[in-house]
Amino acid sequence: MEKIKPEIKDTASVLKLLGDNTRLSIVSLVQNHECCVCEFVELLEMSQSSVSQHLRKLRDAGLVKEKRKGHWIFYSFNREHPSAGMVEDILRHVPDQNEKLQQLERDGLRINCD
Amino acid sequence: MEKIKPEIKDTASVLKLLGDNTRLSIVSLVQNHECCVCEFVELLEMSQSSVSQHLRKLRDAGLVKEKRKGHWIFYSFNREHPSAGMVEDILRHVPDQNEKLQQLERDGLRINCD
DNA sequence: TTATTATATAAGCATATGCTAATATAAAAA
DNA sequence: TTTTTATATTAGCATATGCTTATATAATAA
Repeated sequence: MEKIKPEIKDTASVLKLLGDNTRLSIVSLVQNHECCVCEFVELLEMSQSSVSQHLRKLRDAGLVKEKRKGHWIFYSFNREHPSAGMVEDILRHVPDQNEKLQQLERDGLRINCD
Repeated sequence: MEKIKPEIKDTASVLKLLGDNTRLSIVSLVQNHECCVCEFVELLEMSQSSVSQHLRKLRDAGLVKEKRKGHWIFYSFNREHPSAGMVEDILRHVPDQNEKLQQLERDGLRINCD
């Protein structure tokens, strides 16, 4: 639990963002892995534009961070967000989204540019 | 944690419902108290119609139960809902909404028809 | 019965949302 | 430089959302 609880309206805003299947999936994925946009496009079977627009909302709210590496922009969960603890609590109730990610890995389709 | 985690899209639906300040406040209130519609109207300073429409959404989703007592219909949290555990986890991150309820109590405005 | 009270429902409307299609930008490769 | 690749942004549109106003329903009181 955070030392200071965010105001209820701020919490409602976070829940609203998570109340979309695509965004909840994205947040679930980035909780454990850095992912780039093209991976979300693969995993979620959505258009690049649509994924980018969802990512922008998450970034604007501060729930995810981005980091450029060459061509790719990697997104990760922002554990500094005032509601990060709540989001983690929520994600414990969400089925593991890593299976498809591991499939990508097996297929050699994961991006890795360290 | 529930034995079986709901599908991610069902979880997203619940979060979407909670992603509204009015509904999140209602769920926070009914977690600990049975409340009737007129109490929500007082506490949330919203129209009866609007409150009723939010309550209907919560009831349709099974998150709250209703029970008629004479004139009044009392709403309470449905702890049998597949996502009840998650909702309780979320509410731990929400500031206590009972203060205003206690004010109503002091003012003798709470409904009690047992 | 009629009137009152608490609540629900329906219609209408302004705004928000999420998608697609098209275009822009930024980094790397040729 | 030009081209390619990954991503972002914009515009347009159909649908969803949440409110208000008006009306309906259900239980009780007169």
